[in-house]
Amino acid sequence: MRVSKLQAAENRERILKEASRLIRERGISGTGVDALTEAAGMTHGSLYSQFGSKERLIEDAVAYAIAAKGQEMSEVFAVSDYISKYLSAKHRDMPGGGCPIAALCCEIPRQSKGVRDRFTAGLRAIISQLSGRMECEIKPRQRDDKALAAIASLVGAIVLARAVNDPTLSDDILRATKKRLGG
Amino acid sequence: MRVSKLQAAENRERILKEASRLIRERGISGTGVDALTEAAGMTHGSLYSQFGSKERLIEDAVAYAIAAKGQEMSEVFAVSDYISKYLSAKHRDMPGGGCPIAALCCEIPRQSKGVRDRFTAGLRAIISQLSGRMECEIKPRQRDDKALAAIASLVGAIVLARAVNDPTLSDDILRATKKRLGG
DNA sequence: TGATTTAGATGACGATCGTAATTATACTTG
DNA sequence: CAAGTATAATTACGATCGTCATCTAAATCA
Repeated sequence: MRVSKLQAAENRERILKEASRLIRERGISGTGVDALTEAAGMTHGSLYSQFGSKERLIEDAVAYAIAAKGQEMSEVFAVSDYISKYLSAKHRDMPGGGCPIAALCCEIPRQSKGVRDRFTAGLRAIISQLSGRMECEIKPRQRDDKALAAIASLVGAIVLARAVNDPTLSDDILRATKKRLGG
Repeated sequence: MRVSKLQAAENRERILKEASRLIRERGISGTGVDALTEAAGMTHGSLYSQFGSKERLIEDAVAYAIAAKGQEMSEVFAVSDYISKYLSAKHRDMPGGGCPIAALCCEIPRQSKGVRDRFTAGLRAIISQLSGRMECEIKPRQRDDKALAAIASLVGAIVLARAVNDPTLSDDILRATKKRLGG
């Protein structure tokens, strides 16, 4: 049951794309290989042919999600826009297409070194992205610290806003954090 | 195979305690009923006798963890101590005994209503705990907003500090957030 | 173009998941 | 105090998990 090289590449890409969405929606340990491959229209065993193991697929899927989101956010220039977009209801309600840092952070400590390396690199990229958009008056080191603290706020806010059961409280979390960060 | 009422209560308590630790360490969907009951020295089926389902046990375990942590943190009075303790390396490196909000937040959106209700109540408790420790000069509403934003920072920082692979970056996250919050 | 190699999807496998029927014994009550 | 009842733990069950051997067809080269 072998397919053409082109088709195989397409299958791989489709698995990666669906996987990057699924793990953000259902979590890493909450997504079985069955779901991962079925979303791409194949039987679950094909994951092993393409990636060798679930762990490897997760590594690639995390990298895929981070790269895609990084590119998307690189097109936002003003810091206030960056913050507003991140703390929007739209972002909160769409974890599958949202920030992979926020969606996966709690599971990362239990993942393979490869996953954690990619996650750390992704976080570093966001830090410099945000730091680079800040006023140039202050020193780079202080700017990085400020960016670091801001990202912690952003991630914490979106994660909590998704977790709570009360829509009003959820909105309050986003609003209060936006106010504090000046978005 | 039945045991005394006292012993059964002890077993239940032991399962709850171990469960509240395990889910913080391994995640909710990452902890099987086998692990949950084995940690309490019993076979996995006993979970069903005591709690009816895994979901029910998780509800109780989340409530248990939140109650225990809430009481522990209620003994800290100064805001700066609260922040310092929360953002300490000790807290970062001990998720099983640490803040359940930070440990579970990412999985909460996918849990039962009961779990999310308990989580939301727990977050509300922390908000008022922190808000109550702030200067009384500003209005209660503004104080709550400030507390809300602070908690988002705290949670985001500890979660990211646990996730990254680089100890220096991890320390930086805690330090930068502490600086920004004035802990 | 036909034989050989290689890559990729399938289906079968053991392990582990959560649940429910079974069993044994502590409580209850006549 | 003995017989019946209720309850808690064990054990067995189907479903799903992740992995790997198998098979098929595309790619390679004479």
